[in-house]
Amino acid sequence: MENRRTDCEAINIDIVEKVRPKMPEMNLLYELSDFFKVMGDGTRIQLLWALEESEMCVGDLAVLLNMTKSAVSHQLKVLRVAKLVRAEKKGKNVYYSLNDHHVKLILEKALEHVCE
Amino acid sequence: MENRRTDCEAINIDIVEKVRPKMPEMNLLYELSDFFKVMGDGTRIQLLWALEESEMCVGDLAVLLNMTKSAVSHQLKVLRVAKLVRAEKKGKNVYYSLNDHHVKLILEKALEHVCE
DNA sequence: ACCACAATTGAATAATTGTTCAACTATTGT
DNA sequence: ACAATAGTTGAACAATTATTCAATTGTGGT
Repeated sequence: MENRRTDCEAINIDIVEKVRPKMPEMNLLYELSDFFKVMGDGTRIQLLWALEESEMCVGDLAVLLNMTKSAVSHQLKVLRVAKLVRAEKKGKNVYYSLNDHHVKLILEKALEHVCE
Repeated sequence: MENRRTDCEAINIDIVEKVRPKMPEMNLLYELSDFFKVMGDGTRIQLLWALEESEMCVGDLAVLLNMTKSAVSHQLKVLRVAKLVRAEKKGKNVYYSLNDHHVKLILEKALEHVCE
């Protein structure tokens, strides 16, 4: 018997049990919400949008967003770990670019939603 | 002169100034990241996914997700404020359903991305 | 009128998170 | 070898947030 965290009985057990098998693996849902979590920050959205226009190095992005290099670098790391951007070192500079073109599609769909 | 928060000069001023006018209004970007913030939580993603299958009341959702009614209600409120779900009172129960069919499209696109 | 049940609410707590600051690494130019 | 610049890193701090708990509202049934 699994331990129950819930504090009530279902009103419509039939509906609940019909829906239950249609739910994706928890595993997958967490990956999904982690993905949205990465997008759910104003700075990171700006970075993604900027990099969609052109690859840039950290200093350029810092000037564009009017932030410190450190703050930008921290957020780029989050995007890097999430595999949304890619870093390439050229001399003293590190150039970042988008790693995944799904992202552009999702950003555009979400913008449609927000603008309606 | 605007106050500078940044701590460096741009390496490629030409690129920065070419990209700058292409950036959407900050305003819009914040709406966008707020939208993703709402999606960026495991519980809320589960709720959205479940409601895509069938409308349900709070008790049903609590049983399905194995959580307390209170926790579910709190998260439903977040989704309600974000206009992603709609509540309808029927007798003693409150039935929730998806309010926006863009959401399904975005969830599916994001799932494609995560599954690749 | 009363009881049982469904849902909401607000305060409290614990956990997570974004930015700052200072220290550090790595590379170029002299 | 040295100074200057680009970027990264970790700790600290403030702010935000998800869940729990207890109290409350509102509805239906008796």
